[in-house]
This record gives sequence, C-alpha cells and structure tokens, in this order.
Amino acid sequence: MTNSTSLRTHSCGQLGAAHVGSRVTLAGWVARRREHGDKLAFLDVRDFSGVMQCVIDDGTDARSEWVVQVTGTVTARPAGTVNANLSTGEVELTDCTVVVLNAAEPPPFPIDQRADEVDENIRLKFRYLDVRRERMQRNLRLRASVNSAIRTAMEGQGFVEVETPLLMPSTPEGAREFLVPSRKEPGSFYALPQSPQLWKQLLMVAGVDRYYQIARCLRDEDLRADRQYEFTQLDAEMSFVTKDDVLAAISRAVLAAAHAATGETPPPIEQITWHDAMNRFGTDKPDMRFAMELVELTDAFVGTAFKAFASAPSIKGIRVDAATYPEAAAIGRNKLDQLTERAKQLGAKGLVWIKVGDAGALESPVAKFLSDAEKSSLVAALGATSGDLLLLVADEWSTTCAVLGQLRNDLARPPVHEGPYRYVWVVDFPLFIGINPTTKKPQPGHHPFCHPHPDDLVKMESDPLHVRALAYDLVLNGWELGSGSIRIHEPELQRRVFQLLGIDDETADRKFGFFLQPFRYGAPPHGGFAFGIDRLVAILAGEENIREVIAFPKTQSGLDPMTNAPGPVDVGQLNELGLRTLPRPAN
RNA sequence: GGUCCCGUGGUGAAGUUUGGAGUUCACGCCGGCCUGUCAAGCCGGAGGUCGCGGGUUCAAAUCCCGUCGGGACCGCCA
Repeated sequence: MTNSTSLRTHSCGQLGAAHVGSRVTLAGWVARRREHGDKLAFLDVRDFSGVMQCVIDDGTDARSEWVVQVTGTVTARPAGTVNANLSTGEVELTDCTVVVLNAAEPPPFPIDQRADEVDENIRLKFRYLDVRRERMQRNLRLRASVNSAIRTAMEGQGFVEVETPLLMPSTPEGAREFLVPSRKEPGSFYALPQSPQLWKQLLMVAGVDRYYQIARCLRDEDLRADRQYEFTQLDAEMSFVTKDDVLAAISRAVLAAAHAATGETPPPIEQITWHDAMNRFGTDKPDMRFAMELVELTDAFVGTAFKAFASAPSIKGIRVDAATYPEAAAIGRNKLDQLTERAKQLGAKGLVWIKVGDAGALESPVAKFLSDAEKSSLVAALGATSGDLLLLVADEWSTTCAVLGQLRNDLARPPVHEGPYRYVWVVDFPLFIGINPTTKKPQPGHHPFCHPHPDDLVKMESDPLHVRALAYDLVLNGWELGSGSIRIHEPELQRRVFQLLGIDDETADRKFGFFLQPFRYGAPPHGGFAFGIDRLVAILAGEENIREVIAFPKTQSGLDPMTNAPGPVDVGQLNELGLRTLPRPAN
C-alpha cells in the first residue's frame, strides 16, 4: 500500500532511518511548535500515521492544528537528539519548505493524550477533533481490521453477504422500535430493525444457505456504557445445521477477529450450560476471569432451627477469600449493612454475613442460631479459613443465584478489558424464563422462534419452565457479546409454541404473517447467531465504553452534542407526513 | 420512572464541609526573548453570568429548593 497522493509523497509515521537522504513531502496538522528564535523552530507534523519533526529555519508562522504541507529532506537526527518515545524519533526533516494549506483556530482541548481527561461532552461536541487523536485513530482502525477479519472468516466458510431492509413493518415484541412515518401512507409507519432476525430466516427459506451481514441494529431503549441506540452486529444464519455447526462457524469469526486485534489466537472457546452458569456464577453472562464461585449449601441446613433458612428452597454462599481480596474480606459493619441493603434491592429477603475469626470461630449476627454441625459443614463446603468473609442467601433458586452473582461481581470483578480474555459459550438456555404475572403465560427467553430442545418436547405443556431451548449466548469477560439459536422450521411446532405463549392463529398471522407464511413452502432446518461488534472491539481495544470505538456516538440521554440531534422539524415536513406533535408534558 | 456522582476563564483542577471582594495552580492563548528542542525554556499580558432560575442572608461558587447538561447503575434491552 502506498500513502502517496498528489499533495504528499509519504505519510508522517512511515518515515525512518531507511529513508535518510530522501526528499519527501508530507501533509498534515501542526501538533506542536517549539520555537528557538527567528532561525530555528521545530514543527511536529501529525497525520493519521504518526508525527514527524520538521526543522524550520525561515520563521514560517504555523501554529497548532494549522494544516501544512512540508517538503524536506529526511535526515538522521544529530547525536544526542534522538527521541526514543517517537517511532520516527531517529530522523527529522531538514531544509524544509512549508506551505500553509489552512490556518486554524486554537482547538478547545489539546489534541493528544491529555484530552482523555476532558469532559466527554466536549469531546463529543468536537468529535472531529477528538478523532484526530492517536487513541481514537487506533480504535477506529482496530475496529476496521476486526470487521475485515470477520468478513474474511465468514466468506471463507461460504457465507454470502446480503443486505436487508432498514424500513420494515413494526413487530412490537421485544425492544422498543424506532418508527419512521410514511409520506405516501399518512398515519402509517415503518419500523427500523432491532435486528435482521426475520429477514435472515427468510433468506434461509429462500435457499441462500449461509447468510452474513455486518448489520446496523436500532433499539429505542435506555443507553449504557455497553449500549447505544444504534449498534453493529455480525449477523449470520445457516441452513441444514445443528447447534455445534453454528458455534463452530461463529467461533472461527470471533477468534479471527481476536487475532486481528491482538496478534494472538485465543484457545478454543469453552462451553458451559446455562444452568451451570447460574449455579456457579449466578448469572447467564459469567465473568470467568475470577473464581469466588457460588457454593451450594442447601443440604447443610436441612432441618435447621434458623427460621430464615428452614423453609428456603435454595441456600447458597460465596467466600470472599482474605488472601485474594484482603480489602473486601475485611470490610466493617457499615459496609456490611450496605451490602445487605444491596442484596435486598436485588430481591433477597436478607443477607447473612459471617466473618471467620482467627481461631476459626464464626462471627455473625446469626451465629447463635446455627448448630455446631451446621457451622462445620458450612465452613467445609465453602473452604473457609481465617479472615474470610462468607455471604449467604436463602431464597428461591433463581434469587439466591442472581443476588450472589451480583455481589460476586460487585466485590471482585475487574474492569472488563483487564486480564485474560475469557470467551465462553453459554448453552442450553431455558425456552421460557418465567410466567407473565398478568397473562399467566410463559415468557420466551429469547424470541418465539427458538427451537425447543428435542428431548424436552414431551414436557412443553406439562412443565414448560424446564424445557431447554437450542439457544446459546457468547460471553466475554462478563459482557454478553451476542446470542443465537436453532430456529423452528416446522409450522406445526411453531403453532404449538405460539399456543403456549397465548398467541392464537389469528394473532400470529396478523403479527407475523409475512414471516410465517413462507415457512409453509419448505423451510430448511436452520439456525444462526449475532454478536455485537461494538462490544467486542471495545474490549479488544482496552476500552470500558463502546462510545470509544464509535466515531460519532450519542450521549446517555440519546443526544448528539455535535449535531444537536434530535431537533425540531418544520411544520411543513410534519404536514407532509400527516403528523402533529403534542405539547411536551409539563414537569 | 428511580438511585448515586459531577458542572468554577478555552482545558484540567483547588476553593464548597465551616458563607465574607472572582481567589489560586497547571496547560492552552496573545506579545517579547531565545540556534537542538520534543507536553522546550524564560519574561509579560489577556481571558469569568462559578451550568441556569428562584429562595435564605447585611453578604452565596459555598446553604436550601427547582431545573438543564454529562457520567455510572437499577428498571428497560423478546
């Protein structure tokens, strides 16, 4: 690849000792000017590739962020003036001619590492200046190479890139949609896709066999560090496959992306069942970089006199190991009260804390209610030693898992980008995740097109909550990267699932007719997956926030400080769309 | 919808707890000096509605109420 254009012969960062003696022309921005009188000034010229020091002896005025074109001779720096901190630090440009291509106002913040400390709102307001910085250039280029590796991996496996519509009918299940008013059909609306889910399944019916797309998805839900209104997924679907075929194909793309970003290929991605993930880590997106696993204690308290434990279906505990987490294990009464409050917010009735004293004596407000046998089996089960802090929750199984899983994260989870990358497939998700309190019907865990596990079909009606789905998630360091499933391709089974959900034929036809009718014409067995590229790239880039790997992101309230979107529109535009706005509700 | 943190020259901070003149530090900016620096150095200067509104007070960056904006999280994200 060459960086030369009509206005330059090289890029700044590519020059080095090998170019000494060459006459070159660079173009870029003035990163810094160091003046030593009329006869000598150093101009650091920056472009996307790096910085080159230019020695100026004619007093040319060129200040921070002015756009310049510099022609000079690549020269080895004099002894003692080499800058080891700069990739181009062995050389400099001498005998320079500077052409000012554009002057510039002083930037609102320094275009270097110091801007990491600048208020993010200001960075976003001047995002075009923020992106000039090395960190953002690196992140965007990392993202591009991840995209490229994914494309190569998918195409190498026979996946065909197909673009799918952004304007589609509203299918109001799931995430809140962005709506687009129709001009030709006033009062009617398109929806923007939450994902290309329906389209890609139709492509399987259409015989495409293997589809992929680096697809933009849009969801009108509240924003977070790992969530934007619009985000990008690798979306894929394949025909005539089982779960393992899908996991293998997606694994290749993920590992290729990781290799492109880090230069290293991670080990094969391990698998854990959803039930094991919940049991051991208390969450369906386990962060397996650290231990502190949940320990089953229900059997240790059979027949206990302690009322809070006596009738609980599930008792679990975690051990905050004093050797690994000295600060967390040694927290005082005040912090323990806060932990208890946190547990209650998470749905627990309470939190039992036990401190293990020097002689192994248990110190706890509830110690007096526990028998010696219970104490010793508790200590044995948790492997507790002096100085440890033990946290116990007794409740429904799902609650003990969820509460302790969250406390485990609160107490010991490192920042998402730190430490080794621990990819894990979470498999065998339940088909339903509980009963809707109003409709009394089961709620789908993923979407209603997930294929039930064939072994569990017999208990679909009798015991729906214990039916597994052929559904799976990909998790990295405690972040859900994505999910997928084998889909239902048999109309009869689909009808059966809809019936369980309380969706009759007529309703199903009205809501999903355009999607279901094609399945009558011979749908192949198929399944797929989608994972979030923003999240993957953020972690691989060492960022804790996906905004850092998006060129123009929105703030947490969904605004763009640079363009001021969203904004009002002309009444004429509204009239054309047949729309009228309501006054904003008074506060 | 909720909880918590933040808002002070262009930028980052200190000052707020315990009210007393827009006070301070660093960077940047403007001018001067300076021939080997590299986040150059030295000297001088400019630059402010302390987010906004209201209240308490003789007096508010500081205390109270409201509001706007930013961030983290809960809800939400089939």
